[in-house]
Amino acid sequence: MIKITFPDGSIREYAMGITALQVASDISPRLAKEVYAASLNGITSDLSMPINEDSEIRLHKWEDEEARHAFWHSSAHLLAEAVESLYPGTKFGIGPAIENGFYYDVEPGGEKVISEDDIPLIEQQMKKLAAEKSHFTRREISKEEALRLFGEKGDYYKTELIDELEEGTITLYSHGNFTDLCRGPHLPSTEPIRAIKVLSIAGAYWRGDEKRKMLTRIYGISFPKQKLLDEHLTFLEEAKKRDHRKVGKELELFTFSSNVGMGLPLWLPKGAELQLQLTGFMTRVLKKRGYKMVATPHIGNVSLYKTSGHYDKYGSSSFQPIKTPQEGEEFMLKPMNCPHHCEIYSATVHSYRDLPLRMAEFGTVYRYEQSGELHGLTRVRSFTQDDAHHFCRPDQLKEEFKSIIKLVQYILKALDFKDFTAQISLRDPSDKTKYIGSDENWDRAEEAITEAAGEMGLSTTVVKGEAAFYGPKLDFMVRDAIGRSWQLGTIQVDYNLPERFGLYYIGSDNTRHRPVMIHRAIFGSMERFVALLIENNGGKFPLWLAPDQVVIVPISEKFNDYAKNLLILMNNYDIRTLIDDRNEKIGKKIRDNELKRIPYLLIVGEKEVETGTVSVRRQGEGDRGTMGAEDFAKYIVTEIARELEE
RNA sequence: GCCGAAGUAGCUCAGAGGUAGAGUACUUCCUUGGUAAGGAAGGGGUCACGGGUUCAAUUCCCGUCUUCGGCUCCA
Repeated sequence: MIKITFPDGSIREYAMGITALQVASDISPRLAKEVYAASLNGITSDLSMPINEDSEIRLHKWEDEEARHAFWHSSAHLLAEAVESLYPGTKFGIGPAIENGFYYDVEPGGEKVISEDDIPLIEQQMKKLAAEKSHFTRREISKEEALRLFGEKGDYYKTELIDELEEGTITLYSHGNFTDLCRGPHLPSTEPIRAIKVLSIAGAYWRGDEKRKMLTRIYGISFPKQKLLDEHLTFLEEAKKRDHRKVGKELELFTFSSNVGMGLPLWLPKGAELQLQLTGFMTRVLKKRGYKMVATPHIGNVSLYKTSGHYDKYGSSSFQPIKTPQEGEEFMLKPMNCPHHCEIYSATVHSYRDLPLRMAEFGTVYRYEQSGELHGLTRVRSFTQDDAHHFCRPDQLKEEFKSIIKLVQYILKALDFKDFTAQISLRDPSDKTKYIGSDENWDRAEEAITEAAGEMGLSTTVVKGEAAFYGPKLDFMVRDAIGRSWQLGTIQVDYNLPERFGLYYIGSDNTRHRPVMIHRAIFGSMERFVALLIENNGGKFPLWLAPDQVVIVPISEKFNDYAKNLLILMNNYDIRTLIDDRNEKIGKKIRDNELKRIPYLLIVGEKEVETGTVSVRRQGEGDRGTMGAEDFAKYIVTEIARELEE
């Protein structure tokens, strides 16, 4: 007999060789139906795996990531089976479960090109095969046998993968007519896979390497119940409505023109107002925290970037330098602001007493991004960073870092980003040659970041090997409407540039010392930030930020004069206000302005004119009753102040 | 850049080898209204661009550009 310990601490005894599924079924038949994977002593495994020793068990229902992972991984195998049966001779790459669903990379047999037109067919075939309720069986085989098996089939992508595996770790999973190299775990059978949707087809390089062959990636998602699939599809539909490209068009925030160039955003008046409010807000916040604003040109001599080292690393994959007509001097569109800021630092002598020096700029930079990578405002070729550089003494690093984390937390809160993640990127400990700077500095910086994040109560994931070549960093990530994660803010420690630019300060010992530089951006880029802001609030901006805060809606033309007087009043209070004096009925005007996400509508008719009041309607909330006109203006001013409270 | 798909009115989209369509927006007129769509008339198109096939191409074919879904990259 073996002892099985449950998460609540209770223990049951079973005969050796019992499976997790049998354990679940012993607890309740219903549980057995709802469980998709198990963890034994912390390792996820098949429900059908015999248990041969005392174990701690966790049974995973749909709500657990482990369950969904097994479910989708099994669905990927099902997809592969469907593709193989439809397009014989197909070669298979990898087919993992992902955060929302699964994919399989395939090279279709023959001359077949799988395109979106094939989706219904593939989906239908998957459903048909799932209904066969085939069992997944696991088999351990030798490397030699695995190579022979997949070699015979001509599955050269699989044999390449097997080549890299160690003897004794190779397992196969089979179901129906399909066998795949796979670590597992899987569902006991395809039976629970009842609702299936093939979502999209895309190209994907084998092993993510652009020098290698491009395979066809088929994305799908599946659920145990049709209702869950319907909900997911509804979510995707809803997300489309929040897409910043769509909302940006609707609200007339920005546009692109191929006459200007791809990836070069044009801000329309309302979008420009949004930017202006954001930068104004940020500027006030920064000044309070001792930042000094600076301004630098959009181009810089190539030699500047040779000094910084960026030319060597990125020169050939950047916009190429422009030349002066007579002297032939070469200038680059600036791809980042830091070299300019280093020159500003150098312009004056700094005492250790002056540090930390915090230098900020809304600097527009230009980077060549591959055409296929451009995406709305989230990936563009010209963007404005809310960039700043902290020049500090090594002993100030941690406090500076903490102050920046605090600032990021405040900014994200003020803009109502509830859901962000933070990632600490450290050196790859196995290959320190990729990085510049002394071990001692690195250790110190990594420790400073980790401690600062901890002391600020920031929950972070730590990823080794993701650091920049010049120092470790802390990134803030926010999700877009459909759950893709984008980096916004970043805080990076840099020992490299101060060295390369020969920056120094005079220490208390009256000798020169090297400062440490922290690069940081909070919005990241105005463009990407606005994009994510839109996807998170669907275009319903906080009052302080809305390009148009108030629209006055006269009931009929007779009240236009009153509306004009109100407009003057609002302007006196710096409230961004418009009048909707179109010859339309009140219901129509309200509907249109609601759709434009105007925070406040002021309905004015005979009653209001007589009493000097306004009838207030709040976006999304409806009629809020009547107020004195000036009282309303004051109310708005206090509401804005409250929104920006620290 | 690569694989696949798409491009028709400002916007959302229908259409078909033979004179270009709807809704909405816009302009004008009627209506003067009370919290999410009042009515009428009118203007608006090199059907992305360039070639080819054809008596005839917006439609079929080829190329280019742009956009979309991914891959690669991201100082």
